[in-house]
Amino acid sequence: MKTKSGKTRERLLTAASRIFAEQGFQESTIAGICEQAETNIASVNYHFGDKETLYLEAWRFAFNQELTLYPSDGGIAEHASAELRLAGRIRSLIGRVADENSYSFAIINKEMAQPTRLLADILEKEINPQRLKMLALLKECLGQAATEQRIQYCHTSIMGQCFQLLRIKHMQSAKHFPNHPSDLSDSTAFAEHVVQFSLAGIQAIRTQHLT
Amino acid sequence: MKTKSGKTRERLLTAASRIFAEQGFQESTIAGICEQAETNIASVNYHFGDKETLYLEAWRFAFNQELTLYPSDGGIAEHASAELRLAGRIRSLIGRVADENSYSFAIINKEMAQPTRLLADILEKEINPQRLKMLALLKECLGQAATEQRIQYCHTSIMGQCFQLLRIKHMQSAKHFPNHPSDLSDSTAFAEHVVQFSLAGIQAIRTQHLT
DNA sequence: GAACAATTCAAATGCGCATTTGATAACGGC
DNA sequence: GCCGTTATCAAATGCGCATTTGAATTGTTC
Repeated sequence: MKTKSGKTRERLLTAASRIFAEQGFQESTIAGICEQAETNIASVNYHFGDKETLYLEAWRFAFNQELTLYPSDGGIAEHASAELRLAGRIRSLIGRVADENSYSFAIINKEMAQPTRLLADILEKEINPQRLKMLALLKECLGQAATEQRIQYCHTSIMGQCFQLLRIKHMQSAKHFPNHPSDLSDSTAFAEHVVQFSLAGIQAIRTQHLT
Repeated sequence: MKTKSGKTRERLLTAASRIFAEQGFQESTIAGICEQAETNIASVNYHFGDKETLYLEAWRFAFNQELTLYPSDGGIAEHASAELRLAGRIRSLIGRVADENSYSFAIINKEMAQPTRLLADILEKEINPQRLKMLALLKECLGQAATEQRIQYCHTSIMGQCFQLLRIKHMQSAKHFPNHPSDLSDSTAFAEHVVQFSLAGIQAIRTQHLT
């Protein structure tokens, strides 16, 4: 007989992160999560108090798991050129975004469309440090053209491309979409495209400024 | 005495498009919409049958209004160069996305994170034609480098940037975010950035292919 | 193995909200 | 003015789901 894997608390976190990622906070039901976790609905109250706390804990649980798999610098050494380090970060981002078993980004994506109080927390604590590092890299890449606004814009351009992959992936897996033409299944190829596309954009801004 | 503006049905559509854009389908309540529209909750059933039909109709209502304000080609003539026409489309897109009173894109943005059956409908009927036109332009801009995959990737890059503006705007206006650093309020400046950034990316792919 | 704590469970409770109902009120044709 | 239609309203109805409860079970300590 196939037995339940692990303790109830952990099974809840695992099931919750997946279900929240697939359906969002509001649409997910405690009953559904507990079914996945093979436990009784009262266990959410017992282990976490309420649905929202489970949501927060499940996100942290997923995020920490994923960070061990994908170092945020993409494995590029500190002394490498700014372009290389930027490329490393883009690849790491897209790697996490594209990973079928990565739920923290799927949840962030939903949060950006429907903020709950989770987003404000994690944005400050977990995301902002990453963001500042990327801004610093962009500043270096842009050279003299690096006004505050330009840096922000380039950051937006890059993050937008990474998240777009997430959205398309999500739309395709949604039940309402039998078959959408775009094929972005090869995420490393897409990552290389984003690197090339973005570095070219940055170069153009940098050189334009010199004339 | 300030009287209600227009007929009930239209007031419902106006209120619904705004509220659905702000809160999403699930989080919006019929009671809230009817309060905005200054009518009784039973009027939704009377005029539309149910909440979902109101949602669909409200989206179409908003979309059609916005199309009259922002022609999708950005006002660029057919015989202009592909780059110019692409730039026109990007500007038109960002114009609509950034417009405070444009709700159809805000709703699409939410749909992409939380699809209901609305998205499949409009994607096919309203969005796909626009998408095909942009793909054709990209094919032209990319020249010999225009493999099917490259075209898709560039399309994703451009759309991702446009939608990122939407997300940042939305996050800033959400109650959970007192003040996020990014200042993207100048949407035309951001549009020019996306045009420059993207055309440079496309150029790089085009010329790389020639070597 | 008795006593206590920690955990699981089936069954209630209660609330928010979409939907319905049946009773009025406004409108339009004749 | 009378009558059928269309539109609005206040008040039910009913359902889905988070949360609670109290009892049963398992685990732990001595």
